[in-house]
Amino acid sequence: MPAGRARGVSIEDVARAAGVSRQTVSNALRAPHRLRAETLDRVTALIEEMGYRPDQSASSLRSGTRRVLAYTTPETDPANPNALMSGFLEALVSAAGATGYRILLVRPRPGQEVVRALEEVIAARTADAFLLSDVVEGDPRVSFLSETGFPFAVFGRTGPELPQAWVDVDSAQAMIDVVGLLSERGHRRLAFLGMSAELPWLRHRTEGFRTGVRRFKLVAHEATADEPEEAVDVARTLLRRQPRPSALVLVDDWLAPSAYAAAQAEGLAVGVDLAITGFNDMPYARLLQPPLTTVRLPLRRLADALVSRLLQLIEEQVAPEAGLLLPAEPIVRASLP
Amino acid sequence: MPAGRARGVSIEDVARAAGVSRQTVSNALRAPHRLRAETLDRVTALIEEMGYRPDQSASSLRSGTRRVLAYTTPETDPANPNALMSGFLEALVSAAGATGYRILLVRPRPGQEVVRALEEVIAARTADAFLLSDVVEGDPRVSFLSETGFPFAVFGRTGPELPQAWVDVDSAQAMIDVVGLLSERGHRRLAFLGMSAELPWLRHRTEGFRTGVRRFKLVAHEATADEPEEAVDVARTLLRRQPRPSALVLVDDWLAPSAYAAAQAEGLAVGVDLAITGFNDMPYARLLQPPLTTVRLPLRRLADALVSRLLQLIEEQVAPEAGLLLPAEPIVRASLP
DNA sequence: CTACACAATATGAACGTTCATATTCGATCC
DNA sequence: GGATCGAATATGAACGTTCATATTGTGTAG
Repeated sequence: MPAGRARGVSIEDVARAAGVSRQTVSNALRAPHRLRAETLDRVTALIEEMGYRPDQSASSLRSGTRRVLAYTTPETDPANPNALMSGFLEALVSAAGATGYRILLVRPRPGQEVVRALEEVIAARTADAFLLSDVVEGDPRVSFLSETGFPFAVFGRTGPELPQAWVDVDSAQAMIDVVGLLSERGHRRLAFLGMSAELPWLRHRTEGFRTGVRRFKLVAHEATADEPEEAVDVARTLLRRQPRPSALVLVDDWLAPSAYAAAQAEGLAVGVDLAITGFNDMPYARLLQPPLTTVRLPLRRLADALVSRLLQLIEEQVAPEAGLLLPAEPIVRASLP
Repeated sequence: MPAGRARGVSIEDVARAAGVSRQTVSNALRAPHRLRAETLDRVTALIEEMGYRPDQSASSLRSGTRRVLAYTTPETDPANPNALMSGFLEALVSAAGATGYRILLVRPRPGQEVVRALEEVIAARTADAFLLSDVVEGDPRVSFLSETGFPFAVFGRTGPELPQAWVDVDSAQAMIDVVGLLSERGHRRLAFLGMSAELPWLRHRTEGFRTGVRRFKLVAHEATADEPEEAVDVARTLLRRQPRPSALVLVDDWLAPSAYAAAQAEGLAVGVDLAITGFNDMPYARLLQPPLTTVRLPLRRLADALVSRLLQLIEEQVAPEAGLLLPAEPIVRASLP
């Protein structure tokens, strides 16, 4: 094989073959409108035929844009019900891919500060923007990136007035909808099983529940549990109240297996004597028997919105409107009589 | 701000500040042994102080190596019990990160052939190697990459003699271990609930079960189910056999909620009257009540092994020994009396 | 027919690094 | 003290693209 070919097809190769300059080949891909139709056809055909793709490193080096979005996966504790939502990641890869961007997973090395990991990505010019999820109050990533002025967007929100681009699910409204559904079907006395952690998404859901109860003039009792076994006991206590609640609303699907066990222990048939609802539509929600009524997050729309905000920041260098709240859809399954 | 600084700290900046050449700065990072201790200290301190990181694009362009591994996420069907294992991805990011490599998620655009997506990554020189998971018999990705000669490794295996670098779990042995555990605890009559799909990992587990039954001289009946509701019925049928089996072995955790429901319907207390075991240690396994005995895949070791094989292929250009089978550990929880 | 404007294409330089090689420096040997 | 050698450091080129700008081509107006 001739030595010069070892690295692959370069723009020079295509240009020579087409009898045009490098720039014309480049334009055929990046700014086709600049070429005469005839030239465009000829060059495009050759690009296709020779399998030419601009070398990403060379392109990035010269143009200063990477076409890569860095997603900082939150530290995943297997006990965390929110553990790295693979569904969201899926949606993210698709959404980014549709616009020619790729997703790079970033995570601090053991013992490394999160912020250091971000710093590295910025200094090495590895990505054009960051996407953060699972932000908490006073998240160091948010403050670091804000100070740096590096483009980023957040899935979720902390305080009510996060100045940055964020996209989140309107969990409060979704919870109100769930309560509305229960009310419609005649449920008057509800039980709510929450979790005690101080996390924004838990808070929004809990507040939504309370608003729903007030709005529909229902009666509710609440409790929290943080471990599955504890959840069984707490749920049993809730269900033993007199008069007995006819529906058990869970702050998250994660509590569902415990809730089902509690119902069984109390001699209640889920979906017959007792309604149970969850939140998240985790993969196991539809596996439970009876399948769990829950709230499905609009993952695809969330990802689309986040990506489009990031592209605005990167390409137009315009700050997009601060936040976007997307509605989440209750999925009614047999656990709701 | 001076115009030249807009892009960040370059190697030139550090070299000037340290009073050495670019090459010396480069060596301080890539080949520290070449520097006199004194020089190394001085340069390293300045690198740290100035926050210099080699521009990844420039480095890649010149050196020809990207320090990126492309992971092709399998098409995820939410109904697929094996749906994108986030735990594996986690482990992969950590393992790669420890060696300075990053993970890029690759997925075909809607309507695009998988192979086209791989081709793009290769032509654009975006990654140094591929990591495939969920390979099936005659997987087009495997044949394409084999022909191309591009480095890749596989999580899982298809035929017994896949020539490429692969790493997999010894599911058969793990299943034998599970049957052994049951035998030890006095279970003599087993039921096995499988799935009918022709997938390598299902086959290995099923065969392991059969081997275990033979080896420990037990009696077993098998059935398959592919939907959660169907699984309840099939499991009930298995449990109604006389004499009644004392343990129900599931080919995957995915079937567990159905199995628990079946036991309940038959009036059997899981973990008391009936043992149930799963496979995969999905996040919900420990949520079920009682928590499910299952098999945990050594995700971290799998990821390490895969990454180290890929690095061998990339950096030493040596074909690693073909395959590696790692043991998986049964996790005994309360579902196993 | 020439001048002009605008579209289409071409050219040289630059992005920031690492490779290949050259140069300098210090020590060792005779 | 000069030659020799290896270690330490420096230099120029090259990686493949796109930017900024220059050049050529084409049609239109005067």
